[in-house]
Amino acid sequence: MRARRAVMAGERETILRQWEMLRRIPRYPVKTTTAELHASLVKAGYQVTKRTVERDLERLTVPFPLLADERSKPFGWSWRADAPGLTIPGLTLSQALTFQLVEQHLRPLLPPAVLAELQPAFALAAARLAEAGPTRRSWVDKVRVVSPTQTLRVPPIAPEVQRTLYEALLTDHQVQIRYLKPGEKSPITYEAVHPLGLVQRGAVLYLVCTFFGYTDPFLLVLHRMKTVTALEVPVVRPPDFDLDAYIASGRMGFGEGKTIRLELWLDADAARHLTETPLSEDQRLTPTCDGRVQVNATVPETEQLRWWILGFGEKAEVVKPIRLRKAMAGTARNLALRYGAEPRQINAAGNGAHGSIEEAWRP
DNA sequence: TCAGATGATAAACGCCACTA
DNA sequence: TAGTGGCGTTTATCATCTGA
Repeated sequence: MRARRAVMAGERETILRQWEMLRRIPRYPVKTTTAELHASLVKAGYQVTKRTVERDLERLTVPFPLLADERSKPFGWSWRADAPGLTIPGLTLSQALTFQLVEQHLRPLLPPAVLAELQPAFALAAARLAEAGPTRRSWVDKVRVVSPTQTLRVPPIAPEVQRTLYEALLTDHQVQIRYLKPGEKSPITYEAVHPLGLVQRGAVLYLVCTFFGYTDPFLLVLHRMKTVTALEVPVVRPPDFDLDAYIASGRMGFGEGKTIRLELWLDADAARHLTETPLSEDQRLTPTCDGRVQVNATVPETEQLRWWILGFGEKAEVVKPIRLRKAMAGTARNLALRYGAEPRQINAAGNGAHGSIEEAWRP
C-alpha cells in the first residue's frame, strides 16, 4: 500500500514536470534545446537529469504535435505551427466569443506574423464555441459590429506589401515604397519612408509616416502601395509625435489640424443622438425658439465633419463659422442644380443648365 | 590562403541498475 | 513495475593544425 502511494506521488511529479515542459516548448519556428529545457526545469525546482528530459521529450512526441529539428545538434524542439493551443483552464464562453470578435474585426490591423501566432487561439475559441452546443453556438450569430456610415468594400492589399510594412512598423525600420497616386499611370518611389503608425478608417488602411526629412506626418494608403522594401535603417520619429494626438487633431478626417467653434441648428429628432454621443467634451445643446436644437461644440474642421453635417440634409443648418456656412450653402446650391435639372438635360448638356434653378434657390 | 585531417567537446541515445 | 540516474557508445560540431 505504502509502495503504491509512493508510485502515485512519483507519477504526479512526472505529470507536473511534463506539463511544465510542454508549457516551455515554443511554437515553430522558434525552437528550444534539451539543455535549455533542462536548465529551465531545474530552475523551476524539478531536479532531474538531462537524460530524463530527453526521455520525456521522446514520450511527449507521441500524444502531442511536437517537432524535433534533427538537422543539426543540439536538436531544436517546438510545437507544430498548426498545433492547437494548450490552455488550462480552458477558455470560457465569453473569452471564446471575444477571440472570435477580435479575429473578425482586428484582422486587417494585425501583422500577419501576429495573426499566425494567434491562429491557434482563434481555432481554440471556435472549437470552444462549437462544443458549447447549438444554443451557445448561436452566440456567434447574435453579435455583430456595424458601421454607422455607408459600408464600402475593402480594397485589396498585396500580402507581401502588408507583411513587409507591418514588420517594419513593428521593428521601427524605414521602408522604400512604390506608390501609385490616384489618376497616375505609373507609381512613384518614396525612397526612405519612416513608418509611424497604422490607422484604419472605414474600409481603408492608412500608414502615418514621414519622409524627405520632413517631420510633419503624411498619410499613405496601403492599397495604393505596389511594393514595399524593408531598409536596414532605423526610423527617426518626430520627438513630439503621438498617434492619438494626430488622430484627435482631425488629420485623419482630411483636415489641416485646425479646430473650430461650431454652431449648428438641428431638427430635434436629428439632435437626439447627440445627447448620448456628444461631438466634443464642451458640447452644449440649447433648444431654439422654432423647436430646433442649437448645438455648440469645438471640433476639428475636416471633410468628415462636412460629410456628417450633409448627411442630415435639410435637417441641419450651420450658423457658425461663416466660412463653413458659406461652403455648405455652396454645396446645397450645387445639389439643387443637380436635382432640379431633368436627367435628359444633364445628358444633353453634359453638366446641366443653371439659370432658373440658381435663381429659385434662396439661402 | 584554403582544403582536408585531427582532436576535443557536446549532444543524443542505448542499456543497465536502482528505487519507491 | 514505471521512472530515473548514470555510464558508455555513437555522432555531430567546432577549433586547430598541416600540407599543397
